[in-house]
Amino acid sequence: MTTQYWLVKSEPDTYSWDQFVRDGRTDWTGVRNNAARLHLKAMRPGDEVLYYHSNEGKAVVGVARVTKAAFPDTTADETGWVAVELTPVAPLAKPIGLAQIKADAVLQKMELVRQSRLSVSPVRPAEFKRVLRLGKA
DNA sequence: GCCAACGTTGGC
DNA sequence: GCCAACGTTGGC
Repeated sequence: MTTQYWLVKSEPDTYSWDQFVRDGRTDWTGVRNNAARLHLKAMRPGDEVLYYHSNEGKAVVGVARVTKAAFPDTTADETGWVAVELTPVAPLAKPIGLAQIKADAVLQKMELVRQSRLSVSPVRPAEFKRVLRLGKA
């Protein structure tokens, strides 16, 4: 299967990219939205994930990889919610801010912009490549 | 099954 | 702090 691309959001006050790097890997738990759950379930090991800081930061700050497909989220009160395992790959040399995304002809179509409240969203290959290119030093 | 009320997220 | 967008809940 070809690599799919995603974006996950986290408030840096809650779980920052730096903490993620220190941990070396993390279980992406706590998703309690059905659309986001469907995206988690569609993730496959090897898929690449943009890591976005919401609220404070409002920028894509790094790239991660899916290292374990969806499994039950044990932090949930009800059954049926899932988590995936993510592992950090590399930070962006230059974080890509939301304002820059909205000003870019390619990136302004991202689900991140279209559905701003969704915490896990798909990313098109062209969008992923453009973020990487703009994020290079 | 509709819709008003309410809660949450997240940008500004 | 405000508000728009969206999801969920519950009365009818």
